[in-house]
Amino acid sequence: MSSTLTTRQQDYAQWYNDIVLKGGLADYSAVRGCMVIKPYGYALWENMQAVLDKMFKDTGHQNAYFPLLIPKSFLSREAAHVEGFAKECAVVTHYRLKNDPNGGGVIVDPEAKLEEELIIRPTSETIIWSTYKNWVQSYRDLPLLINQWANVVRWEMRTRLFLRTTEFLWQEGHTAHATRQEAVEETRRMLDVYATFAEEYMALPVVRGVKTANERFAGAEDTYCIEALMQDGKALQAGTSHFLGQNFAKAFDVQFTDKHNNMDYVWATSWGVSTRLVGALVMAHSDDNGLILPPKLAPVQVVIVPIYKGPESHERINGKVNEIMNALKAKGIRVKYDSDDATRPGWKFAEHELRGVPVRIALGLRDIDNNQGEVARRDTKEKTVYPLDGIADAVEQLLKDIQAAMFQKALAYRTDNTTEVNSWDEFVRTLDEKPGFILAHWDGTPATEEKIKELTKATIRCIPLDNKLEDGKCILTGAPSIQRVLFARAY
RNA sequence: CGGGGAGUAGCGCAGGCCGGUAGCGUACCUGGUUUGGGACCAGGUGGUCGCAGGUUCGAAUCCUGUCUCCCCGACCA
Repeated sequence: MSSTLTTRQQDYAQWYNDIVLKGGLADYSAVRGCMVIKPYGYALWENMQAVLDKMFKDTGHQNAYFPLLIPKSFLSREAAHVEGFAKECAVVTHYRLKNDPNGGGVIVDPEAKLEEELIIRPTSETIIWSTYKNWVQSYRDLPLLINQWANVVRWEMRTRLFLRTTEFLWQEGHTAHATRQEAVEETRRMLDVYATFAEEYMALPVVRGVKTANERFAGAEDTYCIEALMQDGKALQAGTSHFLGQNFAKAFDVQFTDKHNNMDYVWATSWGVSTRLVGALVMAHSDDNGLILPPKLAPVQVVIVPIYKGPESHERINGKVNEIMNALKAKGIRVKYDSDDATRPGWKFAEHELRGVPVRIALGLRDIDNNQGEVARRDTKEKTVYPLDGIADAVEQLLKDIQAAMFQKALAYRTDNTTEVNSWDEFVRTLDEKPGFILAHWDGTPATEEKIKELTKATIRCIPLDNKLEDGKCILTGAPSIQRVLFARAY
């Protein structure tokens, strides 16, 4: 498994593929566009799930599960929604196979055609709202705050590991509220949950914003998002939260009686993040030696590598390592002892760097004699000798330092690669010479946004929520504008 | 879905034009020496050449179809 990665400079896309494959996160599968998430990658996702799940529950949500298969007719109940998803739906048409009478294995049994075809969910609004209709009668039934962890399928033309696959894992929250204001608040609350998660756990700074009409979710009144900047200067949408207004309530006739005995349609939200976050994590932090994982999410936070000469020294080191392991575990730190005799220390160092383990402790006889250990941090590759007394405290602190340093580094990168431009020339030149986020004036029309996309491939990622109002002129049309919006080329 | 490239041992590749029964590096197994940044020596295992058809006495090699991956484009919350 001698593996040298393609460098970011050589070929960024290939570097990303190399990291995902050689870092043991995922593998290609026999099915077009679908990937296998390997144990190490899945462990990362599980850590993300655990944190998010707790955040959802702390904000009052409960988990439930709705079917994978959705009657085809449901999709067309909401006009914008069907428009947005129809082109990428997998359709189930039959429910049985049979032996090929001509001996060619199994074939679809033509007699087992479904009366109504089923689609595999690309998202679950329709099946969920058809159900909510039966759950909501009174304002006392509201708010309805539900999340589901699920897989979805979207028949994408071009796929990339974690970033865009045909089937992917995600969570989707679907809530119903008595008032517009309450639903808007929920939409914003969950956006904040996502932003907090990205920044505090993934060490990934994000811009909170609202999407333009062009980029809005099919069926939403407003789509909020968090946008992150990757190391190649391209933007990645890391999470979305939608205010759905009464669109789905009307499409599925979900009404309730308020305190004054008036009937009204409920107000809705939906919000989701997916395994795409794993891709974001890779592209935001990793280097040419492999993954760099933030300590809070890393499946293994600390790895201990013994350096021994012969079995008796190995034994002696094992004893010391056990003490250190116990002290680290007592603090809830995920630690692994790599005492495998089949590979030598240099190999192990490279391997754990490839897999992004935040901290490595190397321990040899020389160290034990001096009551010390060599501690290496993955993010900076610095090596420091620590006294073994109190090493667990020191490592605990180091993990916090790494988490903070990773965020600061990513933030500094984003700051350095966010440019304000004031003219079309400057806009085009910046996209070419210094890719990243670009803040520029836009006249607010979908036509102009479309034209800019056509000319440059850059899209409006969002209108930042904390935007200051500022008079200016649209970089393309020169028409008056009241604020800058965030442009970038995106994944 | 259009254009280009690729699929031969776990991984990386050669062989293919010119058909003759598959090779290199690495990994793996055994034994020994080793172990502070991807160890060394010796011996060994492993492949219906992506899959399915066809041509041929004979196909990794030629022909047809098909699947998957990569790059570019179109597409895309």
